[in-house]
Amino acid sequence: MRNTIQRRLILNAVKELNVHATAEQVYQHVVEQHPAISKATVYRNLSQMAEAGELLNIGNLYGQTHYDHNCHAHHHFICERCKRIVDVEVDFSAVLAQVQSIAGVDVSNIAMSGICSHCKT
Amino acid sequence: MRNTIQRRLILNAVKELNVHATAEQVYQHVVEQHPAISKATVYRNLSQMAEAGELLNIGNLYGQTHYDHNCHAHHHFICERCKRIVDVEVDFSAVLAQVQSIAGVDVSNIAMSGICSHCKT
DNA sequence: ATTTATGCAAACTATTTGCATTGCC
DNA sequence: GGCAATGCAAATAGTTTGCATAAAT
Repeated sequence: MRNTIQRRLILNAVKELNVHATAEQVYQHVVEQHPAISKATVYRNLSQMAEAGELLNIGNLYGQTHYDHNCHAHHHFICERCKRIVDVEVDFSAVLAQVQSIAGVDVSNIAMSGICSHCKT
Repeated sequence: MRNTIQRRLILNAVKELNVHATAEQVYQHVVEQHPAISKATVYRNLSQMAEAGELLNIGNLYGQTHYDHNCHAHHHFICERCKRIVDVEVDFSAVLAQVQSIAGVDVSNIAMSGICSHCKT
């Protein structure tokens, strides 16, 4: 994995955006500083870096894959109405132990959805 | 919402498939009994029925939207390796109360991911 | 008779891939 | 210099939409 300008800009964009960015958002941000960049490079680098553990792929939500620069274990919530993504820093280990013993699966990520405080009127 | 043959066949396919079917799987199943059906009809009906509460949209996982005929509150797990989807009939209400008080959001669905028992060697 | 749902084809969105070229190491 | 990464364009996958026709109420 070579240390290219593009890779640095992309990683930096995910950090600066700080909103669980999509490839499109990262591209829009990076293209300002480096107009020649191609979307393919953004897609390729985002998945590589997620694979390598430099970024966290938080899954495909409403059609787009989102990335998080915060790699330490935490979970996410997405509002079904406004699509806002919120970090959930709550400890799930007790329930997950139950899930493990009942369903026999090791959970590493949790994506919750529902209605956020702004949207429930 | 009219009671067409197509709609009946589609609802029935989701029940019979019983594997958190995708639009494609439903289409493949229905086209056997009704060769003239179009994919657009499958997509339209699945989303309408999910909207109406006759089916549950369990979200887009690895690029495809999955539907569940089991509408009663339960959660899901998907294996990151084999993409198998498992029902999780564990009560999350205690943690979700915490999530509500800390993050201020009402969770109605939980999609977990990790490694299933078949895949962890 | 009215009006919604269907089938088809084309459009669209997010993402991936092939390939010649560029530029890190 | 060699090989991995880039940019571009074309391809792909999943899904949606416009419109004329068919079928349900």
